[in-house]
Amino acid sequence: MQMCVSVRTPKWVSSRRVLEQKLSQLHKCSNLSQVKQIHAQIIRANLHHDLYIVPKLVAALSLCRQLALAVNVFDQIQEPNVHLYNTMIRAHIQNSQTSQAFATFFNMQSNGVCPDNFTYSFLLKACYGRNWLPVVQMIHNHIEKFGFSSDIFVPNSLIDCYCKCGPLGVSEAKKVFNAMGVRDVVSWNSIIGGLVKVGELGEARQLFDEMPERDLVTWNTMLDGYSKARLMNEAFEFFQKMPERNVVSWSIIVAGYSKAGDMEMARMLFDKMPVKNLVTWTIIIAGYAEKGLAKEATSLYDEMEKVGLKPDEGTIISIMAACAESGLLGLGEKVHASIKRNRYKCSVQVSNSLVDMYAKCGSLNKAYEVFSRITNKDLVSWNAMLHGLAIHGHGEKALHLFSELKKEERLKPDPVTFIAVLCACTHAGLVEEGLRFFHSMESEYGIVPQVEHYGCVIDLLGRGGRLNEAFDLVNSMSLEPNAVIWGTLLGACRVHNDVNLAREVLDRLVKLEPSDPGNFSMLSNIYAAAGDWDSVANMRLLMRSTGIQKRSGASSIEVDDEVHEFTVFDESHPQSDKIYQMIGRLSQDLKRIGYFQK
DNA sequence: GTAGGGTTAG
Repeated sequence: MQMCVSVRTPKWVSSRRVLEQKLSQLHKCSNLSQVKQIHAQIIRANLHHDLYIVPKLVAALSLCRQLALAVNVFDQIQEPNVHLYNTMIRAHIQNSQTSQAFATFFNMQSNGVCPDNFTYSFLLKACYGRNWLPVVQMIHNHIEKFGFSSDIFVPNSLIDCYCKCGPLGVSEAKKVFNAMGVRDVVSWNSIIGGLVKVGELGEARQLFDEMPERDLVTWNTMLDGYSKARLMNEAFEFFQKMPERNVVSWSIIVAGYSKAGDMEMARMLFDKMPVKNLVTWTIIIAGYAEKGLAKEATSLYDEMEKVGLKPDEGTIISIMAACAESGLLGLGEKVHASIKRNRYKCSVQVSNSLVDMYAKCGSLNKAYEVFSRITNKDLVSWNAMLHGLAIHGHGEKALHLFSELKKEERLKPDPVTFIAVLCACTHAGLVEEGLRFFHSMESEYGIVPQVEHYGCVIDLLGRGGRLNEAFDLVNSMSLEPNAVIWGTLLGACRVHNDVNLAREVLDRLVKLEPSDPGNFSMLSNIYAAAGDWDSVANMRLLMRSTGIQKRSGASSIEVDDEVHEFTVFDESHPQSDKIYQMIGRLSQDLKRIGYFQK
């Protein structure tokens, strides 16, 4: 170790100290002009090769999202040390340049610099929640090969990353966990969390019981397991047994009841909660919104703002998704208004959720307005807009938008894009175009059609009356046709009254979904349309004797923050006479302008 | 290490 004892402090040392101090202060904020100023000072002081200063500069530039500058600074260093490599890797990860992070990792090895605990934890963090099993395995191999100092943090992160990679990852995580000589409560919690995520509740509970000591996170993880499995009786029993509870415990149980559809229980527990935070409010509001309970959702949203909580990204996305699902345009607009009021800077994800909400609620102009204002549109933005146009029958507009997307060089259509494109063709009756797109998927875009794409094309052919072609396509599929495929074909048989094909299709469908009531009533409707009333009666008898019941489909409409639900032949409304008069008038008007009901 | 989250055929 070198000691530098000088009588007179040279000038560069004092400026170095000043710069170091300034850089340390910059550590947590990201003021670009300040960083640039310091950068200039560093160059003036000829310190841009200093291995103590440069990592701090790289980190500060990365925080200001100036990755190119950071790389520039890094590239000027002839022999970076492990600390600088780590800083550069972290900078790439912070700026979502994951492949660059790994490239730097490989460079550091070919330059003979050995990775350390920080390197691995940064790389593992980049994999976190991304379901990158092969990448995690690659890092794991490196760790096994080169070893690391006996820090429990690395194997713990490894378990965690594996656990985010689905069932295969969890079994890898178990191996790491079992091989660990020393475990702390985090190791146990991570593996239990992984087991809970893949639905291995029994195994999770076994480890929970085996644990030497549990903390609140352990209890919450296990509670979430019961809650996510919709085992609400077990969850509630467990919740009551907990030695202590925090806002997370309460949120888990509220979310569990909410997702299970028991809003009364969810609300009762929500009201009882000693402390509520933004996440809790989001859970209950999105819960009501998802079920179309506009009044409750809206009044709780107002209440949340009244207690001084402003929606964050999570709140907005959750509520928008719920509104999109149930068509609550009113609440969606309200949340959008508070985004504008709070001058909240919308991320792409937030904007995408707005596009989707407006599109699904039928407000296509608004959807397009939000869409066109997104400066850094990603594929999800395009897909949401395309799908919005598609489901509302704007086939030509959707296809035009698709041609715009093709001009975007940084974005390539993905399988979801083609679902939207095929759906657009179906809803606009563009059968030939749809078939062309379907065939171009693999040849032009290298995307192998999934069963979902076949579903779209079968719908396309089916609605276009080309039932035999549709049936041939199902039979020639390289993939196993699922119930949705047969169901789509059955729907087409109903529209075009093809009793013979319907019988054959139902036969296949019943094998896949023996107790789905919709399938039987669909065939019964087909018999009815063909005037085969004996078969209708037989179907009804069969359904009754097998105990299959069909809840009739319902439509809903939102008027003044209230959702009204109605079914076919519904006469429950006090003004139902007037309603049917109006429907009659509307359908006459429609016929006059050339609309024919199938 | 635990709670809310964007696009996917009918």
